[in-house]
Amino acid sequence: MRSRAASPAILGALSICPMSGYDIRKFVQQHLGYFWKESYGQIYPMLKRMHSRGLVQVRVERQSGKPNRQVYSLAVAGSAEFEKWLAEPPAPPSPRNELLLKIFFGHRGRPQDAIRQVEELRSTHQRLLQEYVRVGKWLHTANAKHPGLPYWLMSLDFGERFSQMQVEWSESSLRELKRLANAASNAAPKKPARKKGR
Amino acid sequence: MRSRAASPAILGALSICPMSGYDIRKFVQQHLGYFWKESYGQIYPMLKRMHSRGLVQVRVERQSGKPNRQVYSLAVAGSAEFEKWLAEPPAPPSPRNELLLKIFFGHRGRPQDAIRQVEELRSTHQRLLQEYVRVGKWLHTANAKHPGLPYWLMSLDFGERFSQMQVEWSESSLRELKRLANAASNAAPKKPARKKGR
DNA sequence: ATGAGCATGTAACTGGTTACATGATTTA
DNA sequence: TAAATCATGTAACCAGTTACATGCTCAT
Repeated sequence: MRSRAASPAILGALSICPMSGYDIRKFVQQHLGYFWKESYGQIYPMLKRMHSRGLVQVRVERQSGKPNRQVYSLAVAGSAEFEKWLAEPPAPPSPRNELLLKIFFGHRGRPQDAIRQVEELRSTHQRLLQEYVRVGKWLHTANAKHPGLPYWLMSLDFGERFSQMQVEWSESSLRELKRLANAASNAAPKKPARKKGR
Repeated sequence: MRSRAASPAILGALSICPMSGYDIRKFVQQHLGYFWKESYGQIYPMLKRMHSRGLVQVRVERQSGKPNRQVYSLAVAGSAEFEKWLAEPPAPPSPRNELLLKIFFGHRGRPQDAIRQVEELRSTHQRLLQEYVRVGKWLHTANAKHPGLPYWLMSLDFGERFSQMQVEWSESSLRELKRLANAASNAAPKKPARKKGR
């Protein structure tokens, strides 16, 4: 029981302005990308279902050389559904983090593999941090005084803190992993360790 | 292409000691719960598939009054598969955070609803923080000198930082949301705002 | 010429949840 | 006497990804 729910991200995109399925995909990637995603395989069938339930309207824009654009817009019922969804408590994110699983069982593998994986995480989030700063500035200047701005900034702030946290965790863990790798190679050296021991 | 993969969490659990499907469920909940989960609907069929592929062995423990325990243990092939998996780069976590989606579109809803949702997030992670501290202490004392300990602590540390970050974000966002709620009620008051305006 | 961007959609599949069925034993 | 714990499993869903099919235009 409990299903056939409309996609809130699609409803949300259409609450900004009318769009085609193609546009919705781009919107989700560009603006919600760091905490949400939708694939065409979901979007197109979902739009049809939502249309048949009266949540959205379609208008066809004729084009030559390409398929016609099916431009969807929110109907009154869709708007109501979206506001109802906004008020409900969110479902908790489902926990599935492969990196942490690998780290947890790390002593069954080689430290260098774990190190590579954590370094990869670090650089991913270093890149993201730069992007967040860029987007934040852009939002402030280009969309100053849009009523949505404070909310966009709050969600962006979450991403920023999350990436910051992951960079810090990576650095702390890399120190520990290198220590472990070193201890292991001293305990069972192929070529005898020099540096310090005897 | 690329499928029929064995469940790494199950392989990992069995790498600790032989277990039944029931035990695996408990192990995952108790020790991997904040970054992983498996339901019976996955575990039991998966164990059969892994058995037929020669990754695990079964031993039946007769019991009266209950179903017999099917105790699984890692076979050599399963151990190899697990180590191979450990060395591969992890799949990035799939981004789907309903709370952030609601926050992003927050200006379409009522600030009080967002406030309630963020307060809920804060208290969830305040509770988790306490638990992490407890578990960390326990690990240090009960499992000192187990070779897995540093790895368990690293993954725990991630959870701790993540919860800490979410508490901080919640507090910062709650301040902002309350400010917005206030501004909105001053702009369109049902009973005239007193306090400051005129 | 090659690839990216525009634009639609479907089919096959994999992945995962939930509810159901069974039933004894222990604990509150 | 009610609920939790032990212990297995299946069937019916629901959710989501990927590959495929089509074909034009524009920039490199």
